[in-house]
Amino acid sequence: MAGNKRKLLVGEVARRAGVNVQTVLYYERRGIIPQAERRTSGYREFDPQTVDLIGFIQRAQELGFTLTEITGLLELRSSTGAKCKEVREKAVEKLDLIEIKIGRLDAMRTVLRQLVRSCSGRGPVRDCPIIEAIQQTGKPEPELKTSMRRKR
Amino acid sequence: MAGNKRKLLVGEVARRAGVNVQTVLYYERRGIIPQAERRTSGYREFDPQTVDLIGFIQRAQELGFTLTEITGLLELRSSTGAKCKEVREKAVEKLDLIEIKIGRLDAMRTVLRQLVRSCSGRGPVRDCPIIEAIQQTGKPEPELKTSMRRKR
DNA sequence: GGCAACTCCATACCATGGTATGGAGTCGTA
DNA sequence: TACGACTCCATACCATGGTATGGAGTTGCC
Repeated sequence: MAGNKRKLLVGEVARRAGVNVQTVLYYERRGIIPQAERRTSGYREFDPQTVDLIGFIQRAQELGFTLTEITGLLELRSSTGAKCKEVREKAVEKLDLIEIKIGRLDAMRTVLRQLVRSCSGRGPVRDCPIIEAIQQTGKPEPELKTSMRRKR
Repeated sequence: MAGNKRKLLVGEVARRAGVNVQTVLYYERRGIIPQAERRTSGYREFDPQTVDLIGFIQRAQELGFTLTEITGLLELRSSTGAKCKEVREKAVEKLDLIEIKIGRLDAMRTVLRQLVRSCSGRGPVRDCPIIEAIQQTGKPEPELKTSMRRKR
């Protein structure tokens, strides 16, 4: 009833995922999507769920995760059983990251909602302190800060 | 009681914001922070809130906003009165973006929490479908998709 | 069995968001 | 007034995440 979908060539994967061929190859090279099987000719055969994987990658990027971080997120997915402890630790770590991001976005949302409300007709908008509202959400956060900046 | 803080030279701004001097100058050049006043010597004099502004920029970047988008967010802040309608529209637009991001992060969080819970001792982790859980949060979203990718 | 469309791989190039270099001028304090 | 620390500006360079180019081989369909 499931599991026997046909394999896809790189062009088809790219087309379905809405990215271009080179991007798919780039992801494969980076190891962020699994290595495709090969025909004897060398042609790659991806399995169809690669398309969804690429969709996930794109959305995660929009949320400010780097490809390296996304790789980490994806590794959590299939590592099972034995390494349970490690997986758990990694997951907790990612979870913290996500909580922080949500917190900050939520603060932005609050401010923007106020702005929208105050703008909606009655009275002039006074100075709208987006920045001040966001400030308190991000002080002691070396974790996140460094996660996005490389150090050499 | 407030309002008469002294101006800061670029190095001091950089030090306080935890970025380097070139970055501050880069932001000024890009127009993401306001142009500093100048001494007759040419030395820049920033006002102290620039430091907070840079903090905001950094946090917004971690949330996946580009500098261009951040500029847009910041423009909402001080445009008052007359242009109320436009400001409102922009704000609503940004708000939608933020809602989408929150939704997606929330989906990730849910999955990760499950993972953490199931990992915590009892039973083996089965395959953890991060991707599937995230999929539904991002289908018809050309807005977000294009907002992060350039087209030429 | 020929042709368009696709794939291979290597290499080069691109945009964003910085970061470094370096020669020349400025500042403040001893 | 001399010194170190800072600033100026221009220009070059860097990492990430792609994108493009191009010559050579593969596929599938008429």
